[in-house]
Amino acid sequence: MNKKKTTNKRKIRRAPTESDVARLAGVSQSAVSRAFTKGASIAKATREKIIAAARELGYHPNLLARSLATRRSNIIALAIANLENPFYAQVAQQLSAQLRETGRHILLFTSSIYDETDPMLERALSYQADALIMTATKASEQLADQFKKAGVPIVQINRESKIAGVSTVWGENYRAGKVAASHFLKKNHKNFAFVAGTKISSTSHMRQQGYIETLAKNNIKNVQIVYGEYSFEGAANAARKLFNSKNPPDAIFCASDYMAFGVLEVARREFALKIPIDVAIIGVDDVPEASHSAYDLTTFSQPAAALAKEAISIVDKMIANPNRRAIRTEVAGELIIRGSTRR
Amino acid sequence: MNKKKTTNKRKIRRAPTESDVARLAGVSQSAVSRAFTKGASIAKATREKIIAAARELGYHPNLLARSLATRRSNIIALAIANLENPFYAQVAQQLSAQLRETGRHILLFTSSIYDETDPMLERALSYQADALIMTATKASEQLADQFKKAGVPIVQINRESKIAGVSTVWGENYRAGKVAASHFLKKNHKNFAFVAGTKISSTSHMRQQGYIETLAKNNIKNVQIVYGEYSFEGAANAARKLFNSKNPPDAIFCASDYMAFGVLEVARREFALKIPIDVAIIGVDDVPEASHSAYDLTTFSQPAAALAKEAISIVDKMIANPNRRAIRTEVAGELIIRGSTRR
DNA sequence: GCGGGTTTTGCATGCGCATGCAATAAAAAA
DNA sequence: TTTTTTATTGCATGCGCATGCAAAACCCGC
Repeated sequence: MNKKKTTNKRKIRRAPTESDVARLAGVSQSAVSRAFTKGASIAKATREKIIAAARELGYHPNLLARSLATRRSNIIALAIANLENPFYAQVAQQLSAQLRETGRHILLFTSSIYDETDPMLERALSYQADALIMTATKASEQLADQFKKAGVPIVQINRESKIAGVSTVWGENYRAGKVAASHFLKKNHKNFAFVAGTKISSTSHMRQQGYIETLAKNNIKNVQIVYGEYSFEGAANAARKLFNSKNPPDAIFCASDYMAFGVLEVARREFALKIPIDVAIIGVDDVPEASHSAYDLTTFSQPAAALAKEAISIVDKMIANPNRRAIRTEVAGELIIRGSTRR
Repeated sequence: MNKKKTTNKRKIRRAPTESDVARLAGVSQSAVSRAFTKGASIAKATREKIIAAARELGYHPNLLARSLATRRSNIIALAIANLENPFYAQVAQQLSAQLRETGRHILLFTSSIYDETDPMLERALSYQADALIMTATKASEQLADQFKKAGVPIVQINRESKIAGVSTVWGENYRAGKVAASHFLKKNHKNFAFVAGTKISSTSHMRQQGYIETLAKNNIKNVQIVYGEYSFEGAANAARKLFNSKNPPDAIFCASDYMAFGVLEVARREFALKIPIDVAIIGVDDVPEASHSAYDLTTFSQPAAALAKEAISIVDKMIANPNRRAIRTEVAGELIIRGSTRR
C-alpha cells in the first residue's frame, strides 16, 4: 500500500549499467560510454572519474548491448568436427589465443559428423557472429548462401571448397604427398602404401595425388590404398590389411599423424616389424605426440598456429571488404625427419 | 536532390528484422516476436503467415537483441586449460553437445596456464554469460566474487574449490586410488609407485591419498611418488626415474591415462619390460586411446559425458535458484580392467 | 578581456526484440 | 441476435549502449 512496498518488492540485484556509473560520477550516460570507447572524445580527468566510479560499482560493460548498437559482435563462430583429434584441438586453441588479442571470442559449435554441414550452424547468424571458421567440416551450398546474404564470411581450415563465397586455408597437401614419396624413394623403398582419411576428404585426396603421382613418375604404379577413416582404430585395421596382403609395404604414408600412430602400433606389436627397417612410416600434421619418444614419427608438418593466423587474417580482410572474393591460401609445411624413417 | 537519391544512397544490405517480416506479413512487429516465442499468444494462421514471410526474407532472429530484452543470453562460458588433452577436449565436446539440446552455446575461453585463473574470464560477465563452467582450472576468490555479485553461477569440473560460491563436480578421486591399490594387492604386487599430476592439483592429491592409505592399511609404506606434470613427456621422465631407482616398482598407478601412456612407452621401449608381467600400470580417465590395442590400459574411468551432464544440471539448478548454496557432486567411475594389469 | 577555434559534454535517438496493457476480433453463452 | 467471455492483436515502452549533432566549456593569441 505504501510507497516502501513498491521499492522493496523483491530485491533483484541488477548488474550496474552505464547510467548507474554516470549517476555516481555525476556525468551523462554518453560520457560513460565514451570513457570506455577507445579513441572517443573525452577529457582525461572525466575518464578517470568515470573509471573510478565504474570500479566502485563493479561495472562490466554489456557487450551484447554494445554489439546491438555497433553491429559488431566480436564473436567468431567456430565449427569443429571431432575436437578429440588433437590436431583440431590445437587449431581451436590457437584460434582462441590469437583472437583474444583483438578482443574477440569463440562461439563453439562442435559436431560429431565429419565433413557434413551441421544445420545448427545457422545459429551463428542469429548470434551475429562476425565470421564463421570451420575445421574438418565443409559448408553446404545452402549454408554458404545464407552467410553470404548476411555478409558474414566463412573460412574453412583444411578443407577445400568449390563454393564461390567460401575462403579456405590449407596446408601443402599435394606437396606433403610428393615430399613423402621422394623421401621414401631416396631411402630405397620398394613397396608403397597410402593410408587415406575418408573417401570424401579433399585434403586426403590431395595428399594421395601428390604421393601417387610422384611415385608414378618413378615408374611405381602399384601403390596400395586403404582407408583409415582418420581414426586410430580405423588406421589400425587398415594396417592389418596391408601387412596381411601378399605384398606387404615397406613404406607407408598416412594422411594424418593420428592414423600413423595406429599403423605404427600394429606394425610393432602385432606383426613384430622393426621400424624403420622393416617398414617406414610418414604422417602429416606434426601433432605434439609425434615428437614423443614413443612414436618419434617422421611427418609433414601442418602448423596449427600458422593455419589459425592465416584464417584470422582472411577473416579480417573479408570483414574489411565484404564484397571481396573468397581468399584461398596455402600454408607451408615441411618434412620433419624423425625415427620412423630410415636414416 | 530527388527522392530516389535518398533511398538509393548506398545499398548496404542489412539483415532483415522483425519489422521487415511484419511489414511483409501485414502484421505488427510484436506479432512476429510472438510467432517466434514458444508459448506466446498467437493464432495459428497468423503464425504460419509470419513464418512464411520470414522464410521468404531469410530472417534470422537476432539473439543478442533477444538477450538484451530477456536478460538471458543462453551463452555458457567455458574456461578450459589445455584443450589438447583429449580428456578435456572430450568434456568440452560433451558439454557442447548436451547444451545445444537446450538451445545454449559455448563461449570458449582457452588458457594455457594450468590451475590458475585467467583474468580474461571477466569477459564472460560482459558477454552476459548465464554461467561459467571451468575445467582444469580454478576460479580465484576475486573472480568468484565478481560472478556471485552478478548472479552468474560457476561450476568447476574436476577441481576442488574451497570458495563458497563455487560449485564443483568431480570423479571418485579417492576411490580411484583405493581401487587401484586393491587391484594391485590382489595381484600380488610388491613394489608400488604413484605418478602424480602437479603438486597443487587437488585431484591428483585425492587419488594419491586413496592409493597410499589403502596400501598403508596393508602395511605397505614405502610408495615412491614422482610427478608427471600431467603430461606425456613429464610422465616419461618420471618413469625413467622410477625404473632406474634401486627398487623399481612392479605396480604403477598414474593420476591420468595420458601419463600412463608415457610410463607405458618408457617401460616397454627403454627398459624392455613386459607388461603386465614385469610391471603393471593403472591410469585414470578412460580416454578413448586407453582402449586402443596399442595401450590396452587398465584404468579407473571418469566419464566425460556424466561429468558434463552433472555440470549442466548444477548450472540449471543454480540459475533456477540463484541464492542456492554451491552444489558439490561426485560422479561415479569404475575400474576398467584391460591388458596393462595381470589377469 | 574578447573573438575565434578546439575540446568536451549532453541530448536525443536508434540498434532488434519482448512484454504489460489496452483494444479488438472471435467464440461462446444467453 | 445480443451479451459475455476468451483468444488475438497492436501500442508503447524498455533492455544497455553508441553516436550525430548542437550546446557548453575551454583554449589561444592579440
